[in-house]
Amino acid sequence: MPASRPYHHGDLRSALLAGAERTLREKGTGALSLRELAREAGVSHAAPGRHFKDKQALLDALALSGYERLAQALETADDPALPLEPRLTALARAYLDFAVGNAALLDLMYARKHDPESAGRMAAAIDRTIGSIGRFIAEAQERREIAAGDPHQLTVAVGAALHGLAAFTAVDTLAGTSPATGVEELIHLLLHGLKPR
Amino acid sequence: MPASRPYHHGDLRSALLAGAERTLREKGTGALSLRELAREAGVSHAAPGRHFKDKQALLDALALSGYERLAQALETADDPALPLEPRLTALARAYLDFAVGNAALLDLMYARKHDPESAGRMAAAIDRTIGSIGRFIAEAQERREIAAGDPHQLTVAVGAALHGLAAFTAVDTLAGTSPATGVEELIHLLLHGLKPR
DNA sequence: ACCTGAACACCGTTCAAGT
DNA sequence: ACCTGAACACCGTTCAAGT
Repeated sequence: MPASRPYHHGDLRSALLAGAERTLREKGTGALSLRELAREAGVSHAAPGRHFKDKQALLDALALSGYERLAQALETADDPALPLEPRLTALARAYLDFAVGNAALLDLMYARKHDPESAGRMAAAIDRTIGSIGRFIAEAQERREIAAGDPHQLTVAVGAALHGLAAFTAVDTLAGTSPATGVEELIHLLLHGLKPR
Repeated sequence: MPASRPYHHGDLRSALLAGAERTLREKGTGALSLRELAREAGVSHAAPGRHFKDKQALLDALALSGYERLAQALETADDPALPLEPRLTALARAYLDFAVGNAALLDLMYARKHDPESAGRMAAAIDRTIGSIGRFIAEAQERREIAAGDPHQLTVAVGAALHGLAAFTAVDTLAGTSPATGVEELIHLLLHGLKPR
């Protein structure tokens, strides 16, 4: 058991990402500094530069891992065997849970200042995230359970609605107030629409 | 015509806010620095401190004016004489226009780190912004043009959908890609729902 | 009442040098 | 290959002092 830190950290890259996410969750984006992260990792302030070309590169890596986990959560939550409404509700709930549990990270994921070179991977991660909603729409259309129409347009519209609710809920959560509206109301609106039947 | 700047700026507060908004629009939130704003205003770097207790106070003032202008835009766009679908479409378009034209400012408005002391005014501004959608829902329900249901829940749900689309569109706009989906698709979804009629 | 200038404690980034 | 230490050019904030 070596008492003093070795010259080489071992896995500084992971340590920085983990520390960054903890800071993000506990103190918000504003409190995130490379020098502070280096301090926490017991390493010089210049060391992060070997693993991330700049601060934005670290933020991009964080956002990327966020998308991967969100996509994973949606895929886990999606059960094609479920009837229409419960299936969409489950997807929405998974999205909301992620938004509430990772509010600052979600902000980062939607921040539009990623490096051009990470744009490709980011786009792929977003596509995978949207994939679950896309499959839901496609399969429901096959079964004639929802109206016909460009499935991609429908996917984006449903995704937008979920995202908006997630944004509102995250604001309420961080402000300490109770969520302005629930999943059920939005899902009902999306399925049945405003017009009376 | 005095050639040199007078000791007193005259209206430094307004000048700082105007400069901040220009920077926000042209270079993004990351490029916003009090010292730079002071330089542009031809004033010492400590001068802004007399008008804003800290950087966040300036951002809060910016967000507040954003809400006021957005609320104004929605009120102008809302025409109670219009039939249901065109009326909601007009509201949505006004929101989208603002989101596209003020992407960075909208981010700021939704950033959840306002000073506690500006929270009250901020909440009032948000209420006013949501007001247009609320009136639309209330009046449409009175006319029996949309289904019954808690009007506030419906308002928030519709607001969330519009906000989500605005967020998506703003990302597309800043990324230079064409908007993923249009207003018409979302409005149609909100009015008629996914389920076949 | 409003602004300046110096000071303090931070940043991110770079780069020669060390191990 | 990975990290350090010093250096550079920035920040936000505070506070005595000036006008």
